[in-house]
Amino acid sequence: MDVTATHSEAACRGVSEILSRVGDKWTIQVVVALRSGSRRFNGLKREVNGISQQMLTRTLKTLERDGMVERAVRDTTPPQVEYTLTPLGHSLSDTARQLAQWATQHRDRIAENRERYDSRRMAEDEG
Amino acid sequence: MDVTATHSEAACRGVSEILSRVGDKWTIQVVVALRSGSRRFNGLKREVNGISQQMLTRTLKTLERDGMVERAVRDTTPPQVEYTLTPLGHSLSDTARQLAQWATQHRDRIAENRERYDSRRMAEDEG
DNA sequence: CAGTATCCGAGAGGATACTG
DNA sequence: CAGTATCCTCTCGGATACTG
Repeated sequence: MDVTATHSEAACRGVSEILSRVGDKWTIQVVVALRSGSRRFNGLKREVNGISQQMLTRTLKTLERDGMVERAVRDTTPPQVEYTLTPLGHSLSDTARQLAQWATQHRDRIAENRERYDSRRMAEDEG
Repeated sequence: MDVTATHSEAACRGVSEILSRVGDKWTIQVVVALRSGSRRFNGLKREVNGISQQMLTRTLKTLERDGMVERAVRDTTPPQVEYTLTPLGHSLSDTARQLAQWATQHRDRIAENRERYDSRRMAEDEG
């Protein structure tokens, strides 16, 4: 297999697609909340801080469609719906952890860079 | 340090922030284009297929602000501006490669899942 | 060449009200 | 409880015209 595959345009767009899929505001947080086991709808809503009903519904539906999450309905009253991470979902969460490490490692550095950049811009605008 | 740090709410939001920062349509493609060396504005524009002037400008400015890219102006006529990946930018591109691998490995699987889900939904809508 | 300025449409995401 | 439906706003991103 060609080692340059990950440099090709197609591969690159593939990553971009995955990233924009996974890089929305809630997907990763929901996946992470599901790592330790199944959750029900309102349980997730409580655990993922700040998410609206609407966005939780959308996020779960997309995750289900992609095969990252399994939805199991227990037909009781009131109805109980359990969401569980599939193996594919777990593998995503592992990869996300890699990114989490990068993020936490460089977060401060990036924040510094931004401050420096912004204050420099401020100075230029005034000068 | 607590090993569960990557599970904490704060860490999780950190990842989300990085992901949404990096998960836009162009950032990764620009970074990848810069991996092999410095480029000039229109060179990048040619290399990153489909990007508009506006978005290239915005993307580069944000990358510069975050300290991922360095901007060097050669004051000639016409002016030449060279963009170069910083060490931080390189480390990002390495992490992106991890994700690229995950993406290429599971892309087909995800596509299958989507088709299955959609056809099932179609069937339900008709039934 | 390397941008800036402006306008526009599409979609993300929030708030709220309603339903089986 | 677990959603759906609706409305509204704001940002992303494309197109185009203009500038030093």
